[in-house]
Amino acid sequence: MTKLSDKTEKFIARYGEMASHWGLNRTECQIHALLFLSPKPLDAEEISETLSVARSHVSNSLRELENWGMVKPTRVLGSRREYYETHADVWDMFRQAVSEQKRREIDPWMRTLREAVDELDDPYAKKRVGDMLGFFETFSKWYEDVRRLPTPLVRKFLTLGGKAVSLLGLN
Amino acid sequence: MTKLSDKTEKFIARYGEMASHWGLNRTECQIHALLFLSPKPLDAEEISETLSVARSHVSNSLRELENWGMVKPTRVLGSRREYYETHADVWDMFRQAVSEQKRREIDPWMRTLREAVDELDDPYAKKRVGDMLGFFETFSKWYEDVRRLPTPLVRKFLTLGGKAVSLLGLN
DNA sequence: GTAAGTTTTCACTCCATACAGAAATAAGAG
DNA sequence: CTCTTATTTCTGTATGGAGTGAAAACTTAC
Repeated sequence: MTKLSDKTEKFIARYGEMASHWGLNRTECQIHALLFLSPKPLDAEEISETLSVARSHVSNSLRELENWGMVKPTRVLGSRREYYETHADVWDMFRQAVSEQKRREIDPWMRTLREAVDELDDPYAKKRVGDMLGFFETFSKWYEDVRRLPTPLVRKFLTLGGKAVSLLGLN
Repeated sequence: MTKLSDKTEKFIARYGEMASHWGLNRTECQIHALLFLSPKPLDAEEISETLSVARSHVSNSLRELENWGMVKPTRVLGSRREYYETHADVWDMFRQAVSEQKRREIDPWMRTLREAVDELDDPYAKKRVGDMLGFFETFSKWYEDVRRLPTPLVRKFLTLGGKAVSLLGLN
């Protein structure tokens, strides 16, 4: 068990608070933070001791993080334990997070919107929901396009920022 | 008190579930949904009755929604009650939501990241946090640029999607 | 000033869900 | 097959926060 420094502990705590609005709970996020800061993969036992969280809870949390694609299990030679690590590249990490978020939240919500547009009787309500659906559809298409691009290109594109708009002569 | 249709009720309920990951609670989101679907502004009393939620809770929720800029109070002639309505344009609505979300979640998180980069002793951890900060900074700059554009332009820009990248000759 | 209408505050209840710890199950070594 | 080690399931507890309803505090009309 590695004793964490005060600064590290504080960071992990805040990471847990912050990220717990993304669908994962506090402990899950803290585990992710710990792995994110660790230069080498850690096993469940180590995580449990370092964060003072029940061993079983760590197992469940790791499983959930795996479902989200936020951690990767790796086998280490000569040990039968599973070791876990996070993405080496933060951009890949966030791309994964966003993609899961979309799959779990946005896509079902868009289905609900489509259903509502079909079902609602009141014409004003129908129009309003239709407007919202339109917004999501535009955004969703944009995202699907960007999603296909390799990371360095996304990076360049985002760095351009508003300049892209003037370069394209949209205004 | 207006009795809601089954379809409308279902939609409002789902809206509450979905949106409650955005920092507002279920009831607050349901109130927003109700106002969003209503062709005319509603007062707290009506909302309370229609959604079967305690009058006081509605008041508090409306206040919170106001803090978020998600509802606007309007005075109606000959009545001293306050009436509430949502944005007429969904794009404006989401721009407001995103802007609040950034102010309340992203900005503080970026401050934490900067602090951590300064404070952390372990060089690997420092590098990792720095990477994450870099990601947020790129994104934040992009957002600030886009934020300044008028809605129709943002719309055009997003609609272009991946084509923008090839048009700009980035690849 | 008082009275009527409206919002805010506060103390309390209740529910969801995070988390602990024990027990059960599975997997690998010999 | 059996012993050891690792993970999963299950049951109970506890904590945070949503929601209630009454009481207090404003606000405007008269």
